Amino acid sequence: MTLSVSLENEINDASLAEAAECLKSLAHPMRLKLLMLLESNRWTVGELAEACKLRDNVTSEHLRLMMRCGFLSVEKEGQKTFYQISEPHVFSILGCIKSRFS
Amino acid sequence: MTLSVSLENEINDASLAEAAECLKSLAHPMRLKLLMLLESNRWTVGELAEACKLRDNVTSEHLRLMMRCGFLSVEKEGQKTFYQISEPHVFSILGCIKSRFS
DNA sequence: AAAAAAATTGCTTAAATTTTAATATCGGGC
DNA sequence: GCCCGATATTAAAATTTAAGCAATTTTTTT
Repeated sequence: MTLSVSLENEINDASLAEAAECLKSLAHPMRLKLLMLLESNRWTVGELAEACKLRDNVTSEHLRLMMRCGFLSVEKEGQKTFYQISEPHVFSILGCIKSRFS
Repeated sequence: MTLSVSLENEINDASLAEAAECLKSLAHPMRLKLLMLLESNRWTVGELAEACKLRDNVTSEHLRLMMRCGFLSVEKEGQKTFYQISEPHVFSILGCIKSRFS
C-alpha cells in the first residue's frame, strides 16, 4: 500500500517530457521578464517589445512559445492582440522564482 | 510611492539571467526524474544511473549541471558520492510541477 | 597495483536563438 | 471600394548553445 501510494505520486515519462518542455519555455531571461510584466496586466506585442527593448518579431516568437504550452492566451481587439497569463500555475512558479532570486 | 514599491518587487537583469540559467537546468526530463528520486533520499551517481537507465557519465553530467546552480550538494563517503537536494526552493518548484502535470 | 566509482574531455549531432526579410490583418481616410 | 500606416506573424539563413556518446582520467579503497 505504501508503495502503491508512492507510485501514484510519481509522474510518468510523457508528463516529465511535457513538464520539461514547459520549463524550457520559462528558462529564458526575456521570457521571464515578459511573464513578470504580464503578471499584473494584459499587454500587446508592441508594448512588451518596447518595454523589453526587443524587436517585435522576437517578442512575438517568445510569446508563441509560451502560448504553445498553455501559459498565455490572447484577446484580439481590432489590430491589437492582447496577451495575458492564462495558467494559474505560472503565478506560483513566478512567485517561487522571485522568492529565490530577488 | 506606488511606483517605487512596484520597482522594488522587480527583479534585475542579472537575477533574471541567473534564474533562467537555473530553470534551464530543471528543464530536462531526466533531470526532473533525478530530482524526484532525490526528493526523498540521497543517492549515488551509480544508483541514479541504474534507476534511470542512464550511463554513469551522462548521469554525472546532469548532476553537475544541477550542482552548478546550487540545487544539489554532495557528501563523499569513501568511494561513494551521495547527492542530495540542498536548496529548499527545489522542493516547492517540484511540488508546483507535480500539481500541474500528474 | 588493481578495482570500483565518478568526473572530465573531445567530438558529433540536434535544438534554440537571432537576424533580416517577407507576409498577413485591421482600421481610417480619400 | 482601395490604399496606407500601424500591428503582428511567419520564413529562411546564420549563429550559438545544448545533448549524447565513447574514451580517458581521477579518486578512493582494498
